[in-house]
Amino acid sequence: MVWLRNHPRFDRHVRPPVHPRLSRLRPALRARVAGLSVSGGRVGKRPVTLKDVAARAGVGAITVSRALREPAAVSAALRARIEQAVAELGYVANHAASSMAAGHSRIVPVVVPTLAHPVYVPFLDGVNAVLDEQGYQVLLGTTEYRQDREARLVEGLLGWAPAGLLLAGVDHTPALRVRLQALARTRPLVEFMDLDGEPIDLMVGFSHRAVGRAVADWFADRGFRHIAIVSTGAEHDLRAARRAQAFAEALAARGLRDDYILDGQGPSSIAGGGRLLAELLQRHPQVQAVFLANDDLAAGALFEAQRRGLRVPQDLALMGFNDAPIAAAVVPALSSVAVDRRGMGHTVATLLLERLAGATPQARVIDTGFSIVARASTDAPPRPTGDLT
Amino acid sequence: MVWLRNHPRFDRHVRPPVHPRLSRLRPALRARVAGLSVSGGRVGKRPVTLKDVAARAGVGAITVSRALREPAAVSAALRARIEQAVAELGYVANHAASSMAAGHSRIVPVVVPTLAHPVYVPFLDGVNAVLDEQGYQVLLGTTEYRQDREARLVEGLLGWAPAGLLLAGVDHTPALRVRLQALARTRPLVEFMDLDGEPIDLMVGFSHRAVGRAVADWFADRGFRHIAIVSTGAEHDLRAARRAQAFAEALAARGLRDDYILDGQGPSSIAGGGRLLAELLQRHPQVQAVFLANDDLAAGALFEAQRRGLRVPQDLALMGFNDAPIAAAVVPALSSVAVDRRGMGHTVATLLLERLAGATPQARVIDTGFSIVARASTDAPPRPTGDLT
DNA sequence: ATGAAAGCGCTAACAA
DNA sequence: TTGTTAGCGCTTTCAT
Repeated sequence: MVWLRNHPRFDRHVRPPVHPRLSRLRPALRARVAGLSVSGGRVGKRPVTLKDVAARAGVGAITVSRALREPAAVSAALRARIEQAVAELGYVANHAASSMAAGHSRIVPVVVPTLAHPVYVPFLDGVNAVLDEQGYQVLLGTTEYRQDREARLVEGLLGWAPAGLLLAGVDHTPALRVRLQALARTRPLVEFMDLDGEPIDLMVGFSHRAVGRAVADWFADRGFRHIAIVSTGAEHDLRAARRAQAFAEALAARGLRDDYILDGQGPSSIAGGGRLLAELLQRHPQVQAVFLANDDLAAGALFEAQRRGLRVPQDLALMGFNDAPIAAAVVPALSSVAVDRRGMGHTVATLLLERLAGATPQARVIDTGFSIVARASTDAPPRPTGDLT
Repeated sequence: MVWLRNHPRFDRHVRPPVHPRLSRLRPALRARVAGLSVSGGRVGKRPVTLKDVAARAGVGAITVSRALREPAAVSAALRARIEQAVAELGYVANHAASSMAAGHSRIVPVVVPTLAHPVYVPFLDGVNAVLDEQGYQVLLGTTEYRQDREARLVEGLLGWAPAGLLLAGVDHTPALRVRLQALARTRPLVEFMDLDGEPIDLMVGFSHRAVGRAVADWFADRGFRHIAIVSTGAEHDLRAARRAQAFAEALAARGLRDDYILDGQGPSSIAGGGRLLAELLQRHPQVQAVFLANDDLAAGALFEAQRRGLRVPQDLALMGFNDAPIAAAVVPALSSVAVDRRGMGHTVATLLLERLAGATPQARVIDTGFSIVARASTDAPPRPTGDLT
């Protein structure tokens, strides 16, 4: 067959011919007879089903089902026999079958904008830790900050008849919002990371507007008058945009200039922070303090300031956001806004589980708050600017 | 009913009484009749099924199924009518039903040790980007570096009849290994991040032993003789342990001291890097160069060195691992070993898809390699140590 | 190219 | 406490 070496068939998986006697069987069945296990079951044997366990234990299938799902509902004697049969046969439940029969699954999709931005990872980790513990599976989805992608993604995710749904943020397409409202009548839905919107069902997070306001006030209270806010990709990251807007409003309310706002393109990187600070200082050399949208940007700004011979905090105060490890690590250490993302994940997952257990939660909206961690990078009075405004 | 306020029932979700006429229906059916959609379908109407679409389009259910899965197999005319019906009815496929009927799902579990360690996140992101594109769903699992957890986790995951399986590393319990070998006969399985083991099916990554060797040789070639390696949690992180082992072997092969090995407890943090360097220098002040298990540790070591008045690289050379952004950002910039994690994720997912498409991959093992990125933190000859060995 | 029939493995309802 | 019955929505096979 050497002459066939370049034949396309050689690039494809060659399936062994099916025995004619078996050909009219469905694939899963056929695999059973042929001794191949597609999922679960003892190796080299046909997949073990609930029925097999039931037969082995000498009980009805439904009793096995119950013993596995609500052990308390089955007598201890039977339970023991069933557990033994499960172990002996290496039974693994078929989740698809149980989802179909029950009308819902133990899948919980978690939809976040991106994994590239490190804030969602601890959150995801926190959610996963709690849900995994309770036998739920996290299905991952990323929107890349696109509402249309979110809508499509969620649409597909609903096909799993999920136990609940966890969505980052409050900004959804109108069509999705309607869909979610209907969903929330039968399944818990938690919007997280953001409190600046009308909850569809449950909501856990903090107000990005409150953060913007708090940081603006914090600097203003300390006598700063030229206070800037810097971010990247705020046209997509609506939470960053809300921080910036509330920031500007708070400054305006105090009669301070509110137009030191810079939003750049590209990812939020240390290098980007340097570039943005350079751009900001070129336009507005009088700026005394900068609130950056995350700690990478802030660290980059710090390094750029040092390259320019600007002293931080004496010549320029910097504050980051997220309180990532890098904030405490650089010299001078960066002030930052701390949010417990992993804890938020825990809270979200716990709330979901409570709801699934049938409890009516205390509150539909949980504010997990934030705090301003003041470090060396803001530990000096504002530099005199010469103007008298 | 005020007197019932503290009754347990008030803490539970009160389900509306089921209409007796409906009570003998199954829950999913009942929801349909009651006008509630559990998954998919138009809001406020009963869930739309394939049958509904078929009826609307005036074709058989199977034709709709085909039109959705292999459009080419259906005539253009019918396809158009079907697509219109799908859109009009807002049909969302029930994945559980299709998984059950087909015997396998479009779920791909990705099992990683942890999300707390940032290296797995870009990988996961890369996998997700490719699989999402093709309509596959990533199911997330974390082992916390525990083989027993991995075995249990995978066991449960198999209940989804996944399209394939992606596992970090080559270190599995013997029982799981047997199970996976059986699985691999029907589903593609990719072990990733590590090449130091016998592949069960497919394998993508790089050799951590090769990394350890390469870094040891790199320092030795440049005249360093007291070369240390520092990590945390190597008893769990077997990849870090392999790097250390090969590192020591390479030094020994050159007649250099191979016992400057320090492994600490706790998470790999910047602060931890400082503590570990302090400990290392206390024990072995003669050390000239240190290879740290990641860039956070390396940055922490750098800051600790600076606190002690040690010049990097003149007094102490430092090299990190992963080439994270922080490595390039600190001053002096840290040398590091670069690995394209996101690209690895792409490669893994692509390989999986090829296999699912029936192709026989070129190779069962793909080495994605690594490179040593030399920066300022190693840019000086070794400090004289006075000894003559 | 399209359809009819069968059944994937499990669980809800009801009965015993 | 346990079993019987029916059926979840889809895809496979085989026939047309």
